[in-house]
Amino acid sequence: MEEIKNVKGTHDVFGDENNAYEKVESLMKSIAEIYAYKGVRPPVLEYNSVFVRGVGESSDVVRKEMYTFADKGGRDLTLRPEFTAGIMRLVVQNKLYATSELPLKLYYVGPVFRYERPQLGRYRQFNQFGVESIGHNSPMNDVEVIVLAYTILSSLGLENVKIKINTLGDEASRNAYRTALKEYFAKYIDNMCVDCKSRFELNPLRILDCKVPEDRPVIDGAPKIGAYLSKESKERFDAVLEALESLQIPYEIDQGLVRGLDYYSETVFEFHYKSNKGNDYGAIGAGGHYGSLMKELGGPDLPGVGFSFGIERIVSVLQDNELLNDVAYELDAYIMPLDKSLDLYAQEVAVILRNSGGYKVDICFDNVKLGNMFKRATNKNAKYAVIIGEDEAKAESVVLKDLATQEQTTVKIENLIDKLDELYESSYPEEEEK
RNA sequence: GCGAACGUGGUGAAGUGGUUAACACAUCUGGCUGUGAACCAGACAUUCGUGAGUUCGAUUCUCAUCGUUCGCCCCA
Repeated sequence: MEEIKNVKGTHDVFGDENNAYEKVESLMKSIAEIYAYKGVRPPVLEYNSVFVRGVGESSDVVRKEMYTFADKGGRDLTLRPEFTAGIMRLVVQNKLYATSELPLKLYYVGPVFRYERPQLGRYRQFNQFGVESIGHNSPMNDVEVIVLAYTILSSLGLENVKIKINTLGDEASRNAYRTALKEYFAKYIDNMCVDCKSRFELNPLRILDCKVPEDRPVIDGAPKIGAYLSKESKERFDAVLEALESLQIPYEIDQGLVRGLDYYSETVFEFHYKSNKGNDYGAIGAGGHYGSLMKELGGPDLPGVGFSFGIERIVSVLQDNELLNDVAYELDAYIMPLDKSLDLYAQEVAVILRNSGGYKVDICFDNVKLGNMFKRATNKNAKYAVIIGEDEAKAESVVLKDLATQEQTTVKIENLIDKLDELYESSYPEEEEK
């Protein structure tokens, strides 16, 4: 029989790692909400055209990385390779731009799919968290999403995040720059790598991203975007940089930063981080401003700005830096009935502790030796053991033992929650919320 | 899509063309009939990613395939 296993490039998340994902995602969400962003859940499946028109035909993501297929009704569908295009479709279709004040500020988290060669920190199904600020053209929106992203990374404990930033200018600037680049590269293109040759035809801007060392001298000598920016684009970019400076967000300008999704214009940025162990996960997050994406998808001509994080990469970096060590599941109490006949009583005690006390409680129904139960309690990171023997059951009481101090007392069940609350207060005063 | 390395239990790993595949950790059981350690005894890979070939015989050699990791490309 054929072995059943997971699909290449996918991975299972469970145990402490699942807790790490929960922790990271909930922190991201709560900070986004502090910045007045609201959650959205676009579908995983979209019509293929959403991404072809949204992300752009010349992007590698669309050209060779999408999971596209026909469903049984013959629809051309795609498993989303990113969120922004789908969210823009959601906004256009539901006319959210007309029903609420702009900018529309949305956050999302969920899986995306790209057919790529798996590597460290790179999966075919992975999770992204991100935000979009839509419909309002002030450069302050660009600043806000960068500050938000930076705040999230700092809150996770990542110091020295490197923010690379650039501007692609408005359409006029990019057209002028593209023409200049074509003119410049026309002289050299015959001697450049095959990828550059195709980029030359499709999107000359992307030649700047080329990593082939032989091509570098030519690329380094290419015209820079700065000289081709319109007055408006230049002012806009300066406004962003100025704001970042006064908010003390460190950045470095990288004029080679062009991004691989076609919808970007004006401000673009990436967040880079090397783990303390030296593993380079590349960009752990990236984003930018987009001018005509909504119009491209049939909506009004409104701009937007957003970023997204790769959750897997961030979790990996945090693990490398040992910033996720407090993530283990902890049990408040482990109930140990000493005999099968006491299982029901144990169940009743558990209901009291769980439903009335809100404590995290588990029960041992294996009736193994007491010593083994203690071992299991330790393995489950339980703080207290609740021992139930015949004597206790008769007296409607339990033995409550603090597993750390080894102190134990016999408590009537009507006093159990009060007693546990009291013990908790003295032993774990910092843990108020349960 | 291209180039390279690797693939032995739950985990970390040693090993060899030939009867029982080390060792350690973890787990479970008992010694200890109601208190966690330590110790002692025992259990735990019909099998070395999968398939085919060479061979009297392969976990070990060859090929293919799948997977992981690394570099390129691209990206989060």
